[in-house]
Parts: sequence; C-alpha cells; structure tokens
Amino acid sequence: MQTTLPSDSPPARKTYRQGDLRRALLDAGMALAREGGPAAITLREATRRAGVAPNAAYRHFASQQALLQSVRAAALQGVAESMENALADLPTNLSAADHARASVRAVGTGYLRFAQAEPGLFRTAFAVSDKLIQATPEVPTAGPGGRNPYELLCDAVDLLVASGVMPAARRPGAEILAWSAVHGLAMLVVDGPLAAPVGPHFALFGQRVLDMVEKGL
Amino acid sequence: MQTTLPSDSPPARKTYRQGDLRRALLDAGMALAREGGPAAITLREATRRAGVAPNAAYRHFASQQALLQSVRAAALQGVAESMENALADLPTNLSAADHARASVRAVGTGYLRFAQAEPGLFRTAFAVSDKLIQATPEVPTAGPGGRNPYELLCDAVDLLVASGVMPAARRPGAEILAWSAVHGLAMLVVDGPLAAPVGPHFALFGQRVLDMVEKGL
DNA sequence: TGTACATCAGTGAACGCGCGTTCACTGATGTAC
DNA sequence: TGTACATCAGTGAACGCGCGTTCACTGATGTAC
Repeated sequence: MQTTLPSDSPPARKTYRQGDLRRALLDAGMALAREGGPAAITLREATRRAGVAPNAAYRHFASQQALLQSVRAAALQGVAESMENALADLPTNLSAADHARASVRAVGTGYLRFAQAEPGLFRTAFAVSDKLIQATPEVPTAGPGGRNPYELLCDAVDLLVASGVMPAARRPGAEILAWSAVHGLAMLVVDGPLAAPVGPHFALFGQRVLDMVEKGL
Repeated sequence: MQTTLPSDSPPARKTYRQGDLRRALLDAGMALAREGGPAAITLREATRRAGVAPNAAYRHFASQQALLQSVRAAALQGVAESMENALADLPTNLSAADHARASVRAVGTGYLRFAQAEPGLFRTAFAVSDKLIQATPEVPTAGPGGRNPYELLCDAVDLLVASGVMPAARRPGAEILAWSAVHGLAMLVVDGPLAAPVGPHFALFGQRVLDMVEKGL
C-alpha cells in the first residue's frame, strides 16, 4: 500500500516518474496517427490525452518534430514485425528456390497487411519528409528480429540470387522494383483513389501484384 | 490609352473583372502546390499572392477545399497531358502488338515524367482525400485529348488485349497492377525514403519498373 | 530511523502565429433609357 | 451621346481556433547525512 500500484494505470497515476510520460505521449501520438495520419500528430493533443499540461511534453521530446519521428520509427517497427510474422508462417519443407520466392512474397504480404490493418500508421511511416530530417539515424526502426523493413526485403531478394532463381546481374536495385509495386498498391488503396473500388479486394490484388513482381523480376 | 492595357499584368491591374481573379487564385494555388504540396494550398496565401483581400476568394471558391479540389483537378490534367505527349512521340510504323506494348510504356513514362518534373503537383493530384470529397465529379481532370489519366491507362492496356499480347482473361484489373508499380516508384522517389539514393537514376528505374510490368502482366 | 535538502517532472499563464470564415460596406463597371 | 442606376467584385475589420513554444514556478521524489 505504501508503494504506487503497478496496474490501474489511468486513475491511479499521480505523477509520471521515470519515463512513463514519454511512453504515454508516444502511445497518444500513435493513436493520433492511427486516427488521422501524420498531420494529426500534435503535441497539444498528445498531452491532452495523457492528462498533462501542454508544455510537459518538452521534458521528453525536444519538439513536435521529435515526437513525429518517434511515432514514425514505431510505425516502421510495426511494418518490420508484420513482415517477420509473415516470414515465420512459411512452410519449412520448401526447396531453396521455392523458399526464396515465398520469402519475397511473405515480405510483400506482411507489408500489405500492415498497410491494411493500420492505414494511419502506414501513412505516417512513409510520410513526406517535409524537407527535414531525411536520415533520422537515432531512432531504431527494426522489428523484433533486429532488421528493418528495407533490410528484410533485401534479405529476401538476396535469397532469389543465392538459390539461382535470379541472375546476379539483375540483382542490383531489384528490391526497388518489388518495393515500388507493393508500395504503390498500398498507397492507392489505403488513402488514394482506389480505396473505394479496390479496397474490398485488397488481398486479392496484393497477390496479383506479387505475381507480377515474381514474374517480372 | 483610355482602355486598360492587356499586358503589364502585375502593376496595370486595377480590379479583377470577369473571372480573372479566379484564374489568378488558381494559378497561385498551383504555385503553392508546386512549392509545398497540398498542405501549402491556403486561401490566405493565394489571395496574398494575387494582391487581394483574403475574403475576396469567396467570390470564386466556396471554401479552401474547393480551391484545393480545383488545383488537384488541374494537376490531374497535367498528368493526362504528360501521358498524351509521351503517346504522341510513339513511332507510327509499329506492329499492333508492339504499338500496344509501347503505349503502355508511354503512359507510364508520361506519368513518371510528370512526377519528376512537378513533384508538388503530383503529390497534390494523389493526396489523401481527407475523408472528404471522394468523387469530386464536377471538376474536369482530362487532358487536351479528353481522356483522364486513368482512362488513358485503360486504353493502353486494352490495346494489349486487342493485339493479342495479353489474354482477355487477365485483363480485368490489370491496369491496377501497372498503376501500382509506377505509382509506387514515383511516391518513393518523389517524396519518400528513396529520394536520395534513387532520385538521380529516376528515369533508369522507371524503365526497369516498366520492364517488370511488361513481363509480369 | 529520522530529518534536511537538491533535483527535476509537471504546472499555470502567456506569447505570437496563420489559418478559415463572416459581416456590413463601397465604388467601379456595364446597362437601360 | 449623355445620364441615372443596379449589380456585384473586392474591401476592411474582426471573430475564434488550435497550434508550437517559452517563462518562472512548485512540490513530490529520491538521496545524503
């Protein structure tokens, strides 16, 4: 009784010691991104949701940009995790060539699943850089396995070469082609002009895009 | 001397009769989109650039959304025009099959050229619909030839079927696959994470994406 | 075990900004006689 | 050809909003004695 309760989060909190507020603001920022995309990520609304004065955020984030970058990094971690989950579902009895092809498909499928499940976070992950922080080297964007989305894609495409499915001469930049196809579908359907007509058949078109990539690479 | 001068636009204007201000506001809106994308399109800044009071805009646009939609429509006209230009450059002595393939490539090339030449307008053309006006049926989005970008793409893909390059069974939705690949590359390079590494080789990757589409469709 | 103290996370108030939008108006324009 | 008039495009002032950010502060916390 003399110590603060670890559960009962919303009502039992009296003050945010040891980084709890940073976590709360990040969670609020992610909720905002989910609801309204990157433009909805606002220091004032995040502090409002955390039940805290607006300027309290400056103890944990240098600016609104810093919060946005943190939310973006978390969104990219989500993309990586979704890819890893799809990779983990792969059957283990495949030939090297089939495993390579299935890996590329799994990476794409994980990407598209995340875009569909979390459109607001997806948009945030790949939002325009606003002429600002291009590299953002500090924030980690890797999933549980320690690889970020781009690395996971490159790994899968590398398998195509290692297993003899793709000639090594065609390897350089091949991941860009695969990424473009999958990313374009996601953008057009998630918040673009194809939301209404294609949205209901998103998974189907996802597989067709992956067919095209597999044949076209 | 007793009539107003038709040239000397900026200083000689005294008042905007007969729709000149609408044109000036639209031009200002397009300039803003060019410089900062859809978020930069602001009634106040557009009126400022037109040298007019902020509320004067309401004689020509019902709201800021209406201006944004008009700029978006103009941007889509630009996309259509760029596609038409690429189509017009096609050699005329091709076989039906080659002409069909070349038409699909031309449509994609025109799309990518516009994205590269006018990134801000491109982003505006395909910006998120903001949960609002999905259809926007009033504003014309067609190019000089009377077809909008989507129709131009469908026409080209139809040629693939008509010339026997593509089986009719694969036609439904095929334009979505082609659009996705080209759109994804444009988004990733124009204002996404690939701007720095791929930007200098945009045209090269554009052709590689089109190779993939051609083989993969 | 108890007390004094330094730390620093969160407070309260305020700033300046640019935005969209509304109101009653005015004065140049084109038209009717 | 000249004059009176109605129209309506653009004006001037103002509103409320939410935002990011800064300032001096306060009071609960953990620590040192």
